[in-house]
Amino acid sequence: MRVSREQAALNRERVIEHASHLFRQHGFDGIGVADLMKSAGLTHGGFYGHFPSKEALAALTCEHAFAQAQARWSRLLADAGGDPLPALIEHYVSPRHRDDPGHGCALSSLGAEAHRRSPAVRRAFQHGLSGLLDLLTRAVRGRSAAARRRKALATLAGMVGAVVLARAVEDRALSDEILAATAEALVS
Amino acid sequence: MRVSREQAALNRERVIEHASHLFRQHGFDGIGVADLMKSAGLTHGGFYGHFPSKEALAALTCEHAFAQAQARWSRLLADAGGDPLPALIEHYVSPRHRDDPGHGCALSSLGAEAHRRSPAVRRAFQHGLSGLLDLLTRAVRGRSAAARRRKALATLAGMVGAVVLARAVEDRALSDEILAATAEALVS
DNA sequence: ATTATCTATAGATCTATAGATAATGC
DNA sequence: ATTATCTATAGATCTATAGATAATGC
Repeated sequence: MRVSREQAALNRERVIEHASHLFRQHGFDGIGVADLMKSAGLTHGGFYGHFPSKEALAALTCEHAFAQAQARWSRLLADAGGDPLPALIEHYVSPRHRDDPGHGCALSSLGAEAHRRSPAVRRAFQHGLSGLLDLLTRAVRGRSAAARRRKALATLAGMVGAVVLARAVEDRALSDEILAATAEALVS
Repeated sequence: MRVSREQAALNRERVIEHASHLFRQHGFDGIGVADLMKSAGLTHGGFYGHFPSKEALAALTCEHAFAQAQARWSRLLADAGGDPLPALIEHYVSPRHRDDPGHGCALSSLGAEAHRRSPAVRRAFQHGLSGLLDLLTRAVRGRSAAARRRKALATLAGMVGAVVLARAVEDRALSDEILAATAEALVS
């Protein structure tokens, strides 16, 4: 039953990885400790050897999700050449992102819940949003640094709002329309 | 203990009204039947005389919230004269709206949860969003009807995204910045 | 007599803890 | 001997139901 110290560390990472997907899919309150552990192939009793509480894990999963998003954005912006903003926007404001919240941006899936959670979760959101915003500020065009930052803020709001709304409606045609119209408005 | 038929109907409306605020504040999973009833001044046992399930009440509260929002938007657009869009945007993308989710737009507070709820809740969101979108489409400017609709979709996404993000961050200065930058971008 | 509401509770689920188990690592 | 994980469970909470109560409305 017992595993090596090394394997235990890997198990801990596995729990964070799986929980990170499951929280984004079901919300923080939509999945319990037992199912989080089961998803990682463990039983629920061992949870508290790894984490002090479910809320502490929630914060870790947010940090994890934002670090992944930042890495993905960095790669995408570096690969896209001269004007990388359209590539990022089409990646984010897309049916693919809408249809897979578990692997998507935490701002869209959990942003609306963040203000009700613990200080650690809220800190993760603050830090995560700031990081993505900095990347976006470098990608947008504008006269001054202040203008670029304002543009980046408004662009991020449009990206997140489009994905939230596209997920909220049932009608696929309307949902696609929301994504297409917002992406178009944000790149121009 | 028993009340008149008329009073019972008023009690039912009271429960919907209070639940509508509490769901927007705490999320659908963040408040239980007992507290919803207590808020309306009743005990939890009577709940199932009024509603078949908590989920059914959730759908009613969404309809209620969207009907109220539509009435508010209509009044605001009618009162604002020639170019009413800026007034609506400044009303929505504001610190006041950010700080009072319980009385605010359900798209911002519950939109991210909608796709996980019952068909009835999802229908309410579909219908509610469509209604607000139609009002917005009449308020924006554009060459063609199609262009106005695209503009309205992108504007709604920006409005919702700004409020979601402004609520997600702890730092008041950054939060205010998100609102100001998005509002400015959307009115121009 | 009907019925809106209340009290009480069943049954499920959820977070967290205690103690047992068994493999690791000194 | 230490410790990662498991089994079992405490204690709280949540949705939903059953039956009692008491005021309404025929």
